[in-house]
Order: sequence, then C-alpha cells, then structure tokens
Amino acid sequence: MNLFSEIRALVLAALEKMTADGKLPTGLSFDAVAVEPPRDPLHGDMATNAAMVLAKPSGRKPREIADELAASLRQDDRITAADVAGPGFLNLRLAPAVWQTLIKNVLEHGQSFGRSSVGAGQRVNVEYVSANPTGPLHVGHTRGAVFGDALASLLDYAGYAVTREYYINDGGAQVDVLARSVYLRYLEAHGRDVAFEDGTYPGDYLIPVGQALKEKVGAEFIDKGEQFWLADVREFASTAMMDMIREDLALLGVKMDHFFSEKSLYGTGRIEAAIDKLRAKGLIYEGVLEPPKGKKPEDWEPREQTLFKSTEHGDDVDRPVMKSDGSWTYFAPDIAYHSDKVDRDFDLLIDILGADHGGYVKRMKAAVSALSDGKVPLEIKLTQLVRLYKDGEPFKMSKRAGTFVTLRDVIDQVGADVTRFVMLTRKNDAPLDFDFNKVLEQSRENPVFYVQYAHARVCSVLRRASEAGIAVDDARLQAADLTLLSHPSELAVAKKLAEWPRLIEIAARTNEPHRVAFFLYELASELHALWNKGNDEPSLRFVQEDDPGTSQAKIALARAVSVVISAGLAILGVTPAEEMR
RNA sequence: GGCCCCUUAGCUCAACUGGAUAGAGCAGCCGACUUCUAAUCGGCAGGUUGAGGGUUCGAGUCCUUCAGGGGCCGCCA
Repeated sequence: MNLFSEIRALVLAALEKMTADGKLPTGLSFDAVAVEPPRDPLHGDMATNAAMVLAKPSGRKPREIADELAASLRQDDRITAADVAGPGFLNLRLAPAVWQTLIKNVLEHGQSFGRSSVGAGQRVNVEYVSANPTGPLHVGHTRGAVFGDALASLLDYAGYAVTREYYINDGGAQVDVLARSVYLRYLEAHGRDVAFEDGTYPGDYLIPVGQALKEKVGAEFIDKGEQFWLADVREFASTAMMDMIREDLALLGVKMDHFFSEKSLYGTGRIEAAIDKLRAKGLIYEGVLEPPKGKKPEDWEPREQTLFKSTEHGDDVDRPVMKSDGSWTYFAPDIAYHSDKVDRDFDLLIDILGADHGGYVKRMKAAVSALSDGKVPLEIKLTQLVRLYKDGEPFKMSKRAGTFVTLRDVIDQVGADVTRFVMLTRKNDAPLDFDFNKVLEQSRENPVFYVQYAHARVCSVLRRASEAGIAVDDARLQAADLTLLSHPSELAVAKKLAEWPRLIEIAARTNEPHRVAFFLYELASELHALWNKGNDEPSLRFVQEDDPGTSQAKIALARAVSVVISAGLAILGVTPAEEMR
C-alpha cells in the first residue's frame, strides 16, 4: 500500500512502452529510477529522476525523454499534471481522488496501514541490552534497550520475522566478583562487620540479595572457604540480578523473546565445538601478536596464544581466543554464541552495542563471516553515550561512588513513554543530552508532548462529534463521502499520510527508528496546522454541527492521522494519549 | 602509531543513502486566544554544511588529504 511504489510502477510501465516504441534502446536498467516526494511541495506531489538517469545510457537529452514520459503519464487518470523542471526532473501532480482513496485505505487497514513486506519474512535476530548480571540497568543500558526494542518493532512492521534476544554474561570473572560481594552482604545480614574492598560491588542493591541468601541457606556458608560456597552464591546472585534486570526491562516496556546464558556454553563442549569449526577452516593457530602501538609498550611481553585469523575476514589484526594460561578469552564464548545464532538459521543478525565496544565490531563480523561462510550478515549498531543533565548542569555518574543513575531512577522520574521517545529523537550514533527537567517540560521544545497532543486532539474531536450526535465509528467514517475533502490544507495532511509506508521501508532498510519519531513530529505538525486554520476559516473545522456528512469526511481525515500516530508510537513503544492532563 | 564514529543556522538536531533554492525546534522580532484543549498556529530574520582537492549532468551525502572532538587498541567483559 505504498503510493510511491504504485506511481513508480506506472512510470516503469510508461518507460517499457517507450522502449517498445523505439524511443529508448532495449536492455536499459530502470533500477536507478526513483519516485520521491519533492523537497519543495510547490514542485508537485511526486518527482521522478527517470529522464536524468536514463539520459546517458540511452544517448538522449534528459528533457526530451522527460517530455515523452510526461505525455505518456498524462494518459493516466491519477496524474493531473506532469511538468519537466530543472535539469530533467519530472514533477507529477496527483488527482484529489488519489488522496481521498488513501484516507479510506488508512481507515480500512487501521494500524496495519504502512506494514510492509520488504522484510519478506526473513528471520532476523536482534540482540540488545545484554548487560552483565551484576547490577541494575543504568541510563546507558536504557538507550540501548530503547533503540534495540524500537528497531525490532520496526523490522517486524516492515515484514521481518524478529527474535529479540538478550545474552547473559554470566560466565566470566565479573560474576565471581558479584558472588563475593553478595557473600559480604550475606555476612552483614548475619550481623558481621564487613569491608568492601576494591574488586567488590558496594552498591546497596545487593543488601536484599544477601538477606535473601541468609533466608535460603541460614548460617551454612559462614566462616567457610570460597570453594565451599562460591558456585552456589554465583548461581543465586546472578539469578537474582537477572530477575531484577527483567523487572527493569518490564518497566521500560521491553520484553525479550529469548535469554541466552553464556554459562551454558562452558563445560558443555560448545565453545570447543565453535572453535573447532573455525579450526577446520584453517583459521585457528598458535602465535604471538605484535605489541599494540602507542600504548605502554613497557608492559608488553610476547606470549604465545591461540589466535583466530580474523584478518582473513576483514579485521586488522588476528585476535586471541585463548589466554596464555589456557583459559578462554571473552571472545571465545562470544564466537560460540554467534555460532549458535547462525545454526538457528537466522537470515540476518543484528547486535546493539555501546559505543565503547566499537573496537569489537570487526572481529565479531569476521567471526560470523567465517562461521557462516559469508552467508549470514551481521549488522552491528553502536549507541553513543547519554549525557545526563539536571537544569542544564552536567550530572556525573560514578559506579564506584554509588551515584550512578539507574534505569529505574529515570522511569520513576520521567516515565517510560517520555524516556523512550526522547531517546529515539536522536540518531543512535550521535551522543544524546538527557536533561531530567527539560524532558518533563510540556512545551513545544519537547516533541513527545507535541505528538501526544495531536493524538489527543483527534480524540477530542471524536468525543465532541459524538456529543453533537454525529456517528464517528470506524465503519461510518470509512463509508464517508471523501470527495467532500478537497481543500489544499486537507489534502496536504493526506499527502503526509501517504509517506508513512515509504518511510517505514526506508527506516527499516537503514535500521534507523529515529526516522519514525521525526515523521510523527511532522505529521503532528500537519494536523496542528489544519486545526488552527479552523480558527480563521470555520469551514475547515472538523466538526460541522449542521452537516453530519461533511463532518464525517473531515473526521475521517483526523481519524486517519490518529491511526498512523498510534501505529508509529507503537513502534517506538510509546502509549498514545487520549487526552492531555 | 593504527582502527571506528562525529563536525550542518547563535543553541539542539534533521535532510528520504547522489537530486532542484540544505530544513525543523529553541533563542530573537512581529502577529493570532468571546476556540474544536493557544501544551497550538502564521510570518520575519538567521548558512562558504570544519578546511582543501577529486569523481559527474548534480555532492551535506561517495573518494582523498588535513584540522578539531569522542571511543577503542593481547592474557577486562
């Protein structure tokens, strides 16, 4: 239901006919022919670059091709004007009936209007958050969570079969640190004096975990050596942390399809199997790496390690999978995990990582490329830092001092809807300023409220119409006589709605959910503009009390806007507001 | 030293992956509230897209050199 695709098909048909008539040479590729909204609406409703991209391969002048193409397109009922402009653009103007039909389409399809089949049911795995189970999620995680979740929803809407996944880093040394920290809290719960030294987590959030451990095992672990309790406490603590993280995610409205445990890779031969897979391809060897340049060479000693020949798949240097002491590096289980994803027959893998993991991108892509023989692409999206402010003053976080801002803090203070929307009004690879007070201002500077207000206004119109005795259920609105909608200001709104399916395809292709947020802002702006014109020109008001038929047509347009806003907000994970309070 | 990301209006950011005269909001100025919630709208002003070179009908977008900011660089995840 992408109007731009429909008109492009029309253009291509006309080009085929020109080819058949001998006006264009046979065998031309039309792939580069685009039909787009012109930057300036004065140019028309749609523009095509066909004449310009075909000029050189056909050996003809762009304006000649454009003239002939224009003559052909004018034959179609949907095209009311086709003018050649600039270097060879063909500007098209579409009949009002096209826009009227579009509004009807929105109402008939509801929130599915805009769903696309570009994903073609391809299976895509989106891995995001994947925070260590050592504490509550903080703001940095929040951005990754919001971005990954919105991207997953966007891809789903664009026709992909999406799996949302969280990789639990419960296998490394940091879980031992967690266990020792919980053990201290456990002793504390038994009335012992404890000291949190370097290498332990002093956060208060472990107090209830220590308490719970006491309730579970009583005094069993007191005054015992680590070998006696470490494994049990590790299990207990990481389970408790994951429960907490799941709650945090739920507060944000994030629900994973699958949690994958790193620990499940150890002692089961799965890491060995993945490395063997690479070894079979001749990509594992014993060797010594060059020292990294520009970084404390005094600490460097050459050591022989087991290396993955990632340079064969685009990396800059080969990467160690096993330390010199024979234990795995963190890279090894990651290889095994991604090997598992490849084995699960995904067509596309996407990892969402924090920007501080940027140095990790090439080696991971190399691993997936090697494991899948180049068949499964891995896309890695990095989310940049969140800079916190309060009243314009930077707000410093320190995990050590216990002053880090948790996801829960943010949700408590500003709510999930605002948090999500604000974090999606920035490209993922640009740093984000997040001011606790500004995001709560219900002002024009704050796009959340601007979009919410537009939705609420439509709800208000529906209520008001009902009170005036005008039927506004969806069935009646779909049956409304939309030929009554012909004012340019009204059609302008419909034209914006027509861009929605196209925008979805672009946003999905580029993996950029922020485009949805910006589109919603523009759509809301169209509605606000039309609304205010009703102040000066009563005939543009949605509710015409003495004319139910006209009211229904105008309200159908308003309703279509709210449907698309709802669909867009659903992708972003934001609840539409029925009214502003 | 190497790799990745960033640099667009005074400020915060867009720009449909190569299209027409680079767009919004904020801040500034002028205007619209006996209303369909003005949490909104209309208008004015604001630019050598960090700098230079290249590719072509056409570059904020692609290539290259340089400057500035951030991130990362074996046995931490």
